[in-house]
Amino acid sequence: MSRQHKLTSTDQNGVSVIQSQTQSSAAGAARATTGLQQVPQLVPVSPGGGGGGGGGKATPPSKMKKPMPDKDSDEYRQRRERNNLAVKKSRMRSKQKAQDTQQRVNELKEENERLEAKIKLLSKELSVLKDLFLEHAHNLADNVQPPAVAAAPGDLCSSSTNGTGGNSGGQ
Amino acid sequence: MSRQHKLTSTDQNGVSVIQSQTQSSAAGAARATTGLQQVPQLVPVSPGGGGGGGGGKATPPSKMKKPMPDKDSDEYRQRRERNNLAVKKSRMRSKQKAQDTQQRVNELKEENERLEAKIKLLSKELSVLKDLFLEHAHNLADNVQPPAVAAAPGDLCSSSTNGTGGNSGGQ
DNA sequence: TAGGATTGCGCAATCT
DNA sequence: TAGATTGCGCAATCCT
Repeated sequence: MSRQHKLTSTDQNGVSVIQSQTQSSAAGAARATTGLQQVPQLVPVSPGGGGGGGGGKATPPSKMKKPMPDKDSDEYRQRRERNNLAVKKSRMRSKQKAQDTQQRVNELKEENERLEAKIKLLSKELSVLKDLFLEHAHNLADNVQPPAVAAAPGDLCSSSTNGTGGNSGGQ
Repeated sequence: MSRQHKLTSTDQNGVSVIQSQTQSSAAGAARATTGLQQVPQLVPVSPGGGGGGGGGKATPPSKMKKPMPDKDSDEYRQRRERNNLAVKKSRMRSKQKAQDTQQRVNELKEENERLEAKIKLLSKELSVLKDLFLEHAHNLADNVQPPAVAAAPGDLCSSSTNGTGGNSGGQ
């Protein structure tokens, strides 16, 4: 995927020749369904180009003229028609794909927001729990360190009225 | 964005006429940079169509033939060239956009994974903390319950290790 | 009205 | 050999 029509610059490759194209209007009538006709005016010569620059085996130096398809040929028209169809199909797909990709972006963005929200929530929960732990630890410390006399046992409970239930983050 | 060339079906609109196109090869030489030439073979008649369908003021009923631009005209060529340029530009943009969109998808996917990982981590942490809490609660219970006698004040706390904190069911 | 931007379409060269 | 892609130019529209 990613070829670049050398055709783009015919003159660079070599000499260009005007191809006199006899346009028989009769054929045109047959193709009434189409609105336009394309007529090759110029034809690149010697596709092989400079010849033997690269390896020996590939790209026969010169020759091999494209017989310039007869526009009036029945086969030509059939071929064109099929290709036109294929092109249309391909383009539709391409467009569809692009659309799908765009939608994917939207979906992913949404999911991202959801996830971010969830993270926020979990973080908060975690924070609360940690605070609880700290508090608890302090309480314990208070109860144990100052063995001065006999701290009222009730203190132990002063802050333990809090905790998290059976929550389980699973989605 | 989303017009549909009625042109696609010329015959539906009305009669089609073959436009004899005098192709002067001289002009072709001037456009050597191009490889092909497009020649309108057919031309739709009366764009206004059956007329009268819509509002009254716009779209003059009939007439207004497109003068069929002179291919040889200098102005025509300039116009074409400008358009070709614009087309190329537009297509490049379009392609670029599609590419960007695709990349956006990749980025979002990555970010999603990151977020998901983070969620997993937080969930785990949370889980650990909760377990610790439970363990602690049990310890407290064990320390206070069995001594059936001396543990007078401890009872107060035996059940205070429980409660619903910041739990948030989530959706 | 003029002029750039889009879009559908067909052709031909390639790719597969 | 035939269908799928892709670059390109034309013309009709759209949109400023």
